Amino acid sequence: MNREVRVRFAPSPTGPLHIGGVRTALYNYLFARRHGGKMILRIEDTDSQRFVPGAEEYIIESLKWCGIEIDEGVGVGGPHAPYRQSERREIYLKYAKQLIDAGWAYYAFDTPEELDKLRSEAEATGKTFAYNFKVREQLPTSLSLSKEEVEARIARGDQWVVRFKMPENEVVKMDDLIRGHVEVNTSTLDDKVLYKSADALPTYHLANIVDDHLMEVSHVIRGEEWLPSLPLHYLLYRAFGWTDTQPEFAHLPLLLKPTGSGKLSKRDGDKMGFPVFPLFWTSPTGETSRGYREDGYLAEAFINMLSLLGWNPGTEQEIFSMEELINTFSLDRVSKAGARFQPDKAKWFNAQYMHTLSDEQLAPYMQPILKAHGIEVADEVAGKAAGIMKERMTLTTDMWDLTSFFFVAPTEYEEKLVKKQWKGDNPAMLKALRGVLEGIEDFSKENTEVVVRAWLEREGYGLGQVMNTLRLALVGAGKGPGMFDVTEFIGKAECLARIDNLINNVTPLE
RNA sequence: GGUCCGUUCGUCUAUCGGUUAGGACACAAGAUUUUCAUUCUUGAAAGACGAGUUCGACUCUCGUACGGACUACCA
Repeated sequence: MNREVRVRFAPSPTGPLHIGGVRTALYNYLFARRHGGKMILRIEDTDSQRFVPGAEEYIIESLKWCGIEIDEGVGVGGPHAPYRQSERREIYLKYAKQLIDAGWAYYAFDTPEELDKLRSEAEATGKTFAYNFKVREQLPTSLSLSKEEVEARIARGDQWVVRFKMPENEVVKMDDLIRGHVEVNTSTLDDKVLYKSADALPTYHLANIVDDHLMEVSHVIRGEEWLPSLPLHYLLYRAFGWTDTQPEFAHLPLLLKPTGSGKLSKRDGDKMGFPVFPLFWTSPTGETSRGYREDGYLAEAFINMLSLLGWNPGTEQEIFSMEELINTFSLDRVSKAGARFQPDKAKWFNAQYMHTLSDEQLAPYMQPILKAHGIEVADEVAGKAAGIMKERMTLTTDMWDLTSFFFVAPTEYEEKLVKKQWKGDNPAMLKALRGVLEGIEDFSKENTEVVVRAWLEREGYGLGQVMNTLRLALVGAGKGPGMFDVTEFIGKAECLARIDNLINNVTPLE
């Protein structure tokens, strides 16, 4: 079958998009681009109870930050609009009825309370209640009730649902692009609710199949948690008579907790100090969650890290741009086992990306940080400062600590360094060095270095002795780049002022 | 409990019957160094277990164990 590749990312707006969801979106996107297909964004808001305001906007902004482009869907439009399921509600009832007419589904009038009661009764006797072929004809359904009774109940406004009439003892044979061949006997399955009258909305299963069909989706790439409902979905395609255009399925391995067992959750992030969401999120109730963007990660590094969680190219390449990912991604290299999320590796990826940024690319990350500290400089200056220190950066949030001395003179001096350097003949040496620096015309780091090195050799000072004392004066701490980077950056006047400050305000030891 | 999926260094993974089982993160040691880093070198570190198929199994089959997902009028 050689049809146009059309995939969809179909999140439910019940909260911020989890990184597992981002990865699912990413793999869909890579697959679509790899095959010259379309990426659809569909919002599955068929659960009116769990709807969270702002979640949809969050999802769209997250995908945008990640560089995952949507060709068709919510926020973009397209030939199958609307793409928000709550705006397609009238479509689904028609299809539910079609299934009933064909004998593939039926009305059920049990209330949720009655079902809860049946479940707890079964549990009390050590059994599990399943709504299936064994009980559906004993319960109040259109299978047990007369046609008149069913019509009367509906007319009177009784609440009802439409359930799928799961066949008895039939083996459903399925193929998954990642898992291979899977078979399930329908007798182990239950009669899933497809549509509920209470809110006039379908459940996931119906909406999903109907929309995937209508939107001509060719490949369904989703999380492993959906694998157990794949038989139902296969059967729905058959019931509708859509098997010839049924999409291919690929169930992705889950993202697991860094330690312990189970799938990754927001709590893990809070506990271990890493974000599980791409962007910072404030819930309607005011609860907040940190995000990769705000924590100082670059989108490219974040995506690169996520791409390798459950997929690998089969080569030893680890750093991939989005374009390279698109060119190398394939579903048959997606692994089957769940991938444990590793915060340390996320940091390593980010550091790798930080190291490759040019001064121009660094400036936009640097500027807001400088402004927050009341510093206004040109982009070139901000970028240069960051560029000098980028090898030491892991996250963009490291920038201030790493570069503050370029912009602010030390107000206090690190005790350890004072003890080590501000003693003996060092104060006298620094005074002499001040004189040398004052006499330098060309204050470029190259020239300053030549002059200072010649001087210290002539005078018999050690390089470490001179540099570390100068570092104490200019930086105030045992950090920073080579000293001539600092002298050039802050300029002669500032250099001399900082030296004077140390000499005049800090009493040498001994 | 039931159904389904899975199982190679601590972690992410390569290997598609024959390899000294490779790489990366983290870790350790060393080198470089003007502080802190970076970088480089080296090291330690794995096929859950048991049967079978085969000349030969990490790779195929079965069983066991363990892990996970699902089991809602949620997705």
